[in-house]
Amino acid sequence: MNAAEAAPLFGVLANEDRLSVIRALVEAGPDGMCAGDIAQKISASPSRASFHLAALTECGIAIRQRQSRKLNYRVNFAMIGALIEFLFEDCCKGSAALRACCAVGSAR
Amino acid sequence: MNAAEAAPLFGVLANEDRLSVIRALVEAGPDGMCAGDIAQKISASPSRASFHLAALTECGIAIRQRQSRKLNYRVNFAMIGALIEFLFEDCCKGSAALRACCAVGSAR
DNA sequence: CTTTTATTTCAATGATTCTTGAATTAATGT
DNA sequence: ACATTAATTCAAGAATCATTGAAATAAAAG
Repeated sequence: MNAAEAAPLFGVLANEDRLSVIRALVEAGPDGMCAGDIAQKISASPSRASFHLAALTECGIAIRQRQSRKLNYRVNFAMIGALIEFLFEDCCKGSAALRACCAVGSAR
Repeated sequence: MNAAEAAPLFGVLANEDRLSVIRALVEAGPDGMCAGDIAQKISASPSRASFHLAALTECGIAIRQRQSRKLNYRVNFAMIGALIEFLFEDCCKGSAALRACCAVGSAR
């Protein structure tokens, strides 16, 4: 992951609806959720939810799979992990100052 | 940090120029850099650099301090740390699946 | 083969963000 | 005061993003 790849990923995270979707999918676990249930959970119209799900899927943060009539979505943790790693290790060079004030990665 | 606070922060990170600024400031260390040097380093016009520095400063990722004629900028690692923590712990609920594929925070 | 369910795609509109270059503010030195 | 240096702010335009509701696609059931 480099800055050119990371920037659009941050752009996808820069939306409360999409953060809510991620949260819902994380809570749903490996089985994921279908579009309709996600829309309900985040109180968005089907079309609006679909718009945000498309953004999440295109950038690889979510994975889509058809299950008969429904479209199932789940989180791709590898992508989120790569982004966190970029921010921590590349962008901030694994700075001691960052580790000092961020619990994540502090015990390494 | 909650989703409402995190979303605009991700928006600020969603730009290659601004990621370059952060990188430059991290490399510069605690002394920071002045606006002109940052503009040169990232090959941007003064006005363009200023625009991005304003975005970084307003959201708290960078800290600005006047030093006589120059304006000095440095990274606020606490803000970046809080954002990483939000993404890792809140948004992804410290998911084992995430820890399994993200070196940062894997040894906890 | 028509209907129902699930979801996406489309078009129009509004809102936000980015870039550029010119004008402005701020601090310092002559 | 005036000039110089450092940086920001402003205005205009282009580009991107988000929302809405209607229309289209996909799969399954009657």
